[in-house]
Amino acid sequence: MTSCMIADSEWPQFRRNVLMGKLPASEAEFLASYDPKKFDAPLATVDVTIFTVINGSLNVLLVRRNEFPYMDKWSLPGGFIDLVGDNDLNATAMRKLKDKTGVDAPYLEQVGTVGSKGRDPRGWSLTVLYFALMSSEKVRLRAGSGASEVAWRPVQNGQVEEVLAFDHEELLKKALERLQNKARYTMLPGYVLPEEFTLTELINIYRVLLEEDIDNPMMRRRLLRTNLLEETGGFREGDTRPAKLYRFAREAAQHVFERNLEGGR
Amino acid sequence: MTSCMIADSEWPQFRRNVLMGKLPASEAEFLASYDPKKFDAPLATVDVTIFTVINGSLNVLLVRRNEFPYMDKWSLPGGFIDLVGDNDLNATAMRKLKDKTGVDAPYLEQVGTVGSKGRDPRGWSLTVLYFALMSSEKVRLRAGSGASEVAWRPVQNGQVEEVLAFDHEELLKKALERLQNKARYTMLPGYVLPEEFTLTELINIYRVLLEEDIDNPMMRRRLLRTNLLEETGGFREGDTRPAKLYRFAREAAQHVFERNLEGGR
DNA sequence: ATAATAGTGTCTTTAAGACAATATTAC
DNA sequence: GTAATATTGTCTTAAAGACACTATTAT
Repeated sequence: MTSCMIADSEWPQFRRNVLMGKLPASEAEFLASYDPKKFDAPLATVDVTIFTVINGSLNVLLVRRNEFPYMDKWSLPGGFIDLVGDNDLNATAMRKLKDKTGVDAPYLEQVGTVGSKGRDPRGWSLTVLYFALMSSEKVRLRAGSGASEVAWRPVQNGQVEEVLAFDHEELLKKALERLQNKARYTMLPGYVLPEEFTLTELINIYRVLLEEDIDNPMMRRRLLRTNLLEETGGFREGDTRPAKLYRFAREAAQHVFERNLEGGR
Repeated sequence: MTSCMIADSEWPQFRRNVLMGKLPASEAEFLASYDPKKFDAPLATVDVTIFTVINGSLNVLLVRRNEFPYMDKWSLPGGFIDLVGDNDLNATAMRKLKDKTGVDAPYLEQVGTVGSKGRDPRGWSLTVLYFALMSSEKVRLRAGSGASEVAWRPVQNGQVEEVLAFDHEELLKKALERLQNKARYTMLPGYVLPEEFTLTELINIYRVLLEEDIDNPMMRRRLLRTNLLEETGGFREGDTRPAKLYRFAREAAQHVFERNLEGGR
């Protein structure tokens, strides 16, 4: 038992200490002699799938890499954690987001983490995937570091036209799947709209995301029943009957409907 | 622009190469000279919250650490990714699970990733959190590497009695929250039962998890309507009327009810 | 027969879904 | 007025929830 107590992969630093006869006696001593860089740690990155709707179709923010590997290929914005500047993972995600768009997103959520031996040619790597929702209105795209170009690209059937670096096509699918699932029982889709919007605009986002027709009266009642939409007092004027403008109450993103939209499932 | 193209934190290895005048010309050349260990990468671990029900109460598997830091403290089973042996994150989670219990779990799901500067005294660290569900029946607990003791511990109000290492109390809460949420619209709770079970046993798990009374007739219909429970033909005999035994169909874990249990929300 | 648990029947309520009808604007 | 979109009304359906009732076993 004792001989296999420390597995090879588990604590290289500890093992090294043991082999050198330097078994630390206290936690303080252990930490003082501990060097995190000697660990066999995977590469760790954060990637952000930023969605918006432009002219009634779903778009995602892509950047063109200007570094190896996958130089000149398009990818989701993302990169390494800044061990000095980033206090936690969310900070990394928000930094990446702001770096490319110049603004904060009204909604940001962690999707999950993908890690494997083969997903990055440099070695074992994992990436913590986020998705963000924002209106494309005030955004001024900036290439920032690591990218030569930034652009919104339309998403169709869970894909963009471009071939993406790494496993980012898979990541995009995962993020979209999460968003589509949540569209069935939350108000998240609204966060791709500017702060003020009409009910029809909001319902149209659901139509785009779920790729199915949605009954306007039903959806209107479903949304209003939550009491998380407040009238701004303003109207959207057009060639036809003006529509009331609404905004979300603060807790709207947390709301969970008791019943899912059934739709085409 | 060019001067701030490569942020300090982003590509130390690349920066080093640039400073040394070794700008690689091709991806192959770049990869050949690439040394992942020179990266400033966070510590990366995988932790698994393994739930079961023993004598009608929710239990979680804990291990007592026999290594620094937090030596002798209880914690969730987990540890470093084996860059050689583990092909992906799920493999690490399954390995940790099997290492302590000797069996595979009928259900394993990634909850999310927590990472920050301060959660580990050794430095910036992130952990990918999983939760697993299993029957405690056939399990033979084994301390395995890194632990001096392994034991099931009852969970009450989202807590165990023991003080846990690192931020594992928080991780336990996160995993439990996910499980409780899913109990409202999935059949996952059943995966803490042995392969064959009665409907009343299954409903009782929901009661334990959701900490509220659940109408037996309602729940029975809700479960049976899915057609994902098949009768085994056997009966559980007791002092009273025998109960039919059921097992899950293969896809039962994926099933999502259109409507949530409302309960005490 | 009684106790105890397994299992069925029935009624109410709520929200989704379908679709008809009305309201308000520009022209 | 018409066209177009916003908004309201009404009916159906399905499942949750509540609770009364029946069924089957051991004693």
